[in-house]
Amino acid sequence: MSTTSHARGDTRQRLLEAAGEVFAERGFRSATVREICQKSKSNVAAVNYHFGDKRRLYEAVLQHAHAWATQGSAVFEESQDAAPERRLRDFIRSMLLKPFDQGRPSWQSKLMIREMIEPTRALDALIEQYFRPRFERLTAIVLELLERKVSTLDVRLCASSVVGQCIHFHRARAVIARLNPEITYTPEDIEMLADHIARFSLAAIENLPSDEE
Amino acid sequence: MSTTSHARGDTRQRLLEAAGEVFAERGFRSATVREICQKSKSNVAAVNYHFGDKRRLYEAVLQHAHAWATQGSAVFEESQDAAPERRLRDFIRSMLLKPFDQGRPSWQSKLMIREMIEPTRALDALIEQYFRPRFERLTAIVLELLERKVSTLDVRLCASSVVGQCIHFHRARAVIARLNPEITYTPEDIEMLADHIARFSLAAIENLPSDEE
Amino acid sequence: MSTTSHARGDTRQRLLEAAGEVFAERGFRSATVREICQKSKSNVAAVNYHFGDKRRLYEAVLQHAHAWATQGSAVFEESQDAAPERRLRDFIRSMLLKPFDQGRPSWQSKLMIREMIEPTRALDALIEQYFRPRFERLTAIVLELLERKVSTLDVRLCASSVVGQCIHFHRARAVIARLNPEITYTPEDIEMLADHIARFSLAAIENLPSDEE
Amino acid sequence: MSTTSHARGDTRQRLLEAAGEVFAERGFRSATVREICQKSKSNVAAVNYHFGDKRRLYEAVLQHAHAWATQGSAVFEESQDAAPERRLRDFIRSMLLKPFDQGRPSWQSKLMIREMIEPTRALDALIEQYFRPRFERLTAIVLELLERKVSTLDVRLCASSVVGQCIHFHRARAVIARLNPEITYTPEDIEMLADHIARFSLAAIENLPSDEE
DNA sequence: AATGAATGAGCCTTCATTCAT
DNA sequence: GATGAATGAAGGCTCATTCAT
Repeated sequence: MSTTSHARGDTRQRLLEAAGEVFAERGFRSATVREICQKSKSNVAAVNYHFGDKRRLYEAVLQHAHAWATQGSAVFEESQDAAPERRLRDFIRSMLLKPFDQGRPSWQSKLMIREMIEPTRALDALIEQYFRPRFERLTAIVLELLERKVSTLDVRLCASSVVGQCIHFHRARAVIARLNPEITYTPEDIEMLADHIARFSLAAIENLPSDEE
Repeated sequence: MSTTSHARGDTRQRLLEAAGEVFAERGFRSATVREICQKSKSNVAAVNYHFGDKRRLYEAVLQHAHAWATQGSAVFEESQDAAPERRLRDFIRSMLLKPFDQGRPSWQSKLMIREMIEPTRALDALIEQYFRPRFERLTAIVLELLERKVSTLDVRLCASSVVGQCIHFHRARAVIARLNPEITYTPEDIEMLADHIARFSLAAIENLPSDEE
Repeated sequence: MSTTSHARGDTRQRLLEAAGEVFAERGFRSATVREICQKSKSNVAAVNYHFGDKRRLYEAVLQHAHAWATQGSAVFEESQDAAPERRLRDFIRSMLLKPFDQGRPSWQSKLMIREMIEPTRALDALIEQYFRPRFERLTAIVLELLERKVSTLDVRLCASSVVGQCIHFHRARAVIARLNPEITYTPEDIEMLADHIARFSLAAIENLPSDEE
Repeated sequence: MSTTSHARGDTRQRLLEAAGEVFAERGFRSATVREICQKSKSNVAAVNYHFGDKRRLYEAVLQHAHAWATQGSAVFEESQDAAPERRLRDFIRSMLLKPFDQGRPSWQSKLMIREMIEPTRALDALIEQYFRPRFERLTAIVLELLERKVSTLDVRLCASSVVGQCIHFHRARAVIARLNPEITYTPEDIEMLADHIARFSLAAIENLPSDEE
């Protein structure tokens, strides 16, 4: 009877959790199933038994992440009645803060961001299930903010600009921190960055020149 | 005397060039010295002979890229007298178009973007030589555009927002193309995207609320 | 209560049957207990539970095959009164046709042939139970055909020559079909091959020079 | 400087030699590259370096065997003028004795026999290069022996019967030795077996009933 | 009587690196 | 200055087997 014994039958869960972290940290290719198994304190063959192979484990992790994410999205829906300015700010805060969180929910956002900037074959499935719904929600907010008539394409481009900033302040944090010594990515700093993105984006959207101009 | 003989002593150059492309395409870890040597038509041992090991080859490639970049950057300085709106637009166009180019200069931008979003130990050296000068130039443009008094930090955050958009429309192109079927990343599309980023960023910068507000 | 429920306690039987097919098709080493269990719709651990390990399952399969074979061998004994020429032809037909059959009895012949040309540790037990009786029956037929006095050894060598042909036309069918495009191993072709072996062997046995010559 | 140092550059040869033995003994699937490398005192990665992978090593071994075989076949051509009876006997002796030899040439015959009775994807290439020429030579001998008119198919079937016997007395030697205690596969025994096959086959061919009968 | 879960040894292959010329 | 050959560590995966119920 080992001191670190696990309840039998939860290996699959431990595997998903460990794989999520490792894949988020290293990416699909650089992650090794050995590290995942070590982290989840399970056998090398366990990933084959439960998921078939590394790729299918990765896909299961994405599904797992998505399932968890949709569950916890109740936070979002709360502010559905709020003003679009407020909802944009909330969207941005949520998108920026999540990947900086510690522990459980953190790797999921990181993984999704990674899948955006370094897509694997699993991207297609993710688009419809994960990215499109979130993107549509953001698009709707932007559309409300843009009082004047602009093309659908412009609305979407604005949404992408917002997303791009959020991702950048997270992924490029090493460079940003070096170029701006006053930013050390403390929780307060991150809040401040979210504020900036919101202010910047709001100013842009509300003052975007009309198509005719 | 082989038919595909190379000028004596240019193995090192061919290696740098090939490595640049491969590293830009796959990243440091996923790139293999075999592919690099194959592409440069040199021996597997050439990398270790000329550079010691894979990591030092990577560092040499970054230096090589930078050296080349500073040479050709005269183009930039030309528009130094133009209006800041124009110079911002030029900066964005340059930043967005470069990594989409084919051939020679293309991989350098890709490599730098990669180093931003997935830094290696080589990042530190790059910051001062590559990122800071460009960032300072952008910061100067933004500062000119911001007539009102804002903090230095805000100026830099705006600059980062601009950079973030440029990188996003390049790296996340797979997702963006899927979410926006009308965008297929033709050369015209890319020009259009540059226009959008410029319009969006200009609107944002020119209408950014003052700090006191 | 599963929809595909099996009669309780017949797992062992299903295992034997499935294992017979798989071992016959792939050989002992290349067969996997996973495929066997899958084919018999039983659990991976069933093999070890019922038989201890893979090798003992194999041995049980051989016993199983033999037990079944002795039951059905009444067909053979029927023609015991026929002329030796006819009995030789029947023996050859039986030996050649069986491994080409589909389904149940087929794998038993294949398995025995395999055990002849690629023996395992289980061969010893098989010799007395399976090979010797059949070989003796063939030897008796050959002895009748050889009117003149020849050594016992010669009789047995003739019997082996007959067996060798039968096995060859089955096992080397891939090569034989390629070297003889007119042979495609249709049922008619196989009958024709049996005819040839019978004619060839009869001509040989009836005209074999005496020992003294 | 190790005591068992090898001349640099002969690893490929040692690998081919060792692989030939191991493949002949165990078959493609059951052979392990580890055993091959151990036997050839080379590194596990040497197989990949010299041949790409296990399968291509196997194919190279077959080519190697064939190349060697055609070289040494001068022995055959010698008796080209002899009577067909003599040439048939020589053919049989050669075919039966070779796989029983010790050392160098032995595994080549074993490998070819194995490929006949347990074909791999490499068979196709082998048919034209190895099996067909030998089969045609045997066919020609049989044709000379058959004075009467018989169909081409019959000639080839006779040739196959000869081949089948040779292979059987080698591959099924374990069974044959057990059923015939007087046969212990000493060199003298093998000569005796060759004699039997020759006598049996000659008697068969010379007395084969005509087609019309 | 039976099974889903888990295991560790071993498989082939790929990798960056080093050797010896 | 350069290279073909060789190496050992590590990669993902499969296997027969055992565990715990």
